[in-house]
Amino acid sequence: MKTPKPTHNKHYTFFENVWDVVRLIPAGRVSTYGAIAGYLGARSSARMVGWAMNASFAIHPHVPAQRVVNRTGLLTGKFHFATDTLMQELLLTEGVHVENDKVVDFKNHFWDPAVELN
DNA sequence: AGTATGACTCATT
DNA sequence: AAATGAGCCATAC
Repeated sequence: MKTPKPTHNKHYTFFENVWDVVRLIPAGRVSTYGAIAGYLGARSSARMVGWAMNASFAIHPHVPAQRVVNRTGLLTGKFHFATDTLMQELLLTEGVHVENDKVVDFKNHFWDPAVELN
């Protein structure tokens, strides 16, 4: 994302909240755009979580964007990584297997912030 | 300034 | 079961 300006702090705060949640996803687990949006009280703003991920490559500390997939476990964001296989490779490194761009046994790897965080 | 386009999801055909 | 429409709202042009 562009450098945020003081007058544009609203969405930037939302992005930061997204990044904070994503950083809490343990290695070996995955979450979804919708679950994160819902946890932040913006249930219908899943697309904005995608935007936050798009912007997350440039920020520090690191955001494990590979751990966010869509609600079916599909790696919809893979083309935004440096290479079209990087997302899958990162997940595999963490023990999450991917076949046909989908997380294998997604249900058992799903990490829901609304459940895991209290 | 207005339209189009998504790293989405859900309800409705 | 698959397709469609709608809500979402920051960016891009």
